[in-house]
Amino acid sequence: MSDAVTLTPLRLAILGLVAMNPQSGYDLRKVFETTPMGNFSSSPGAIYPALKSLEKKGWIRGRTDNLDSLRPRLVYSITEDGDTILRAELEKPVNHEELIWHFDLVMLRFAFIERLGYAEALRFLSEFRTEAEAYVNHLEELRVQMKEHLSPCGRLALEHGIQSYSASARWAKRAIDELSKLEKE
Amino acid sequence: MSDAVTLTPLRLAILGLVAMNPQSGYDLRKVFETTPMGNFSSSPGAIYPALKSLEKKGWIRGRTDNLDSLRPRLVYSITEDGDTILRAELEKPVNHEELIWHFDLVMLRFAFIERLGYAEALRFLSEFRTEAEAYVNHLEELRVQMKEHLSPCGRLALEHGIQSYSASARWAKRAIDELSKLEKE
DNA sequence: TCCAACATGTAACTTGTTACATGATTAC
DNA sequence: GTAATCATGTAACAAGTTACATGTTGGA
Repeated sequence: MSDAVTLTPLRLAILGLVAMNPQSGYDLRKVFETTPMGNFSSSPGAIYPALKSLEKKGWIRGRTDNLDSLRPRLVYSITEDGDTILRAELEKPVNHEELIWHFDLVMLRFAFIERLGYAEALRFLSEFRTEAEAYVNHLEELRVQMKEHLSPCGRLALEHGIQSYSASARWAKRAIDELSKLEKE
Repeated sequence: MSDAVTLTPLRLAILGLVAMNPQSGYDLRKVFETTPMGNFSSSPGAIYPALKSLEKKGWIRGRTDNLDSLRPRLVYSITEDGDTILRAELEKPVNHEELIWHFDLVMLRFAFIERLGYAEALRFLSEFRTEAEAYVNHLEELRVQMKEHLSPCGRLALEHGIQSYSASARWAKRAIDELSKLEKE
């Protein structure tokens, strides 16, 4: 497996959540079941193997809680190596391809970026905004070019893309303003 | 495999595209490489097996073009059975789960729905709008509830969700207006 | 007592990814 | 002639899904 693909969305989600606070596989399942992070699998057949694999790589470490109890919990926490990997993942620039084809991954990275401080979050948002606006422009050109060739629903689908990425760009602008204020405090 | 999962996003995309006009695996790859449909795999290792599998199910049929040439093209077209399956897929109501966890699939279905006429497209958009607005309300409640517990970036991520689904709901409203006019003509 | 939730896991299967392989045709 | 593109495929692998398996604990 190439290093770039080492962290699938699910694994990044797990690594980030475990970094925020140590928890068990069952805890993670509940997060995926009950929060907007639920686009990631909550099936045991995905989470437990992923945890084992992350542990094997040395990025998280599981410790048995409730040693006395007959129903032990395997609570995972992030290791130094894991922190390095997570940090490297979050520091990656927001690029065009990722924004377009793996938007959920981009937002997942944002959800964890506070760990690196507001300055990093602002860098991220700034890149996000630039790329989003560029893509809106691209789609708008496409819309003009295709005007004649597109069916009504095809055109509407394209317009959904334009409006969706516009909204994301506006969000990024607002988010930058708010975080800037927080950073000054 | 249960019938519900029979059509993965890639297979639905292929079935819909082939229904719009007959084409080869190579043609499909180019569509996925060069258009906003590119969130689906354009790798031969995904497309050619998917085509074989759809053909085996009897939903598409491949015919060799350029019989004289040494570089034949296998052009697929949809069968009656395939059309039935596609129609059934497009006629499914837009439900909450799909809108939240498989948004790309929802938009994919919209891209093909014109095949069933404007009335179906309007039904689809109306359901889409209802569900999107309901989800915005849900997220806004969540935002109020979580206000104290959320980190700044967590709150911003949640707000992105709110604004993104709001934009989608507004788009649906506009799309309904436009399609309604077209339907009357 | 009995059911729901807690808690972790495995096995078979499907799908998609990456990388490789093969050869034809066209444009320069 | 040679490089890019056309055109179809396979093999090894990674990852997720569904369904099953197992046993514990707490509450009605």
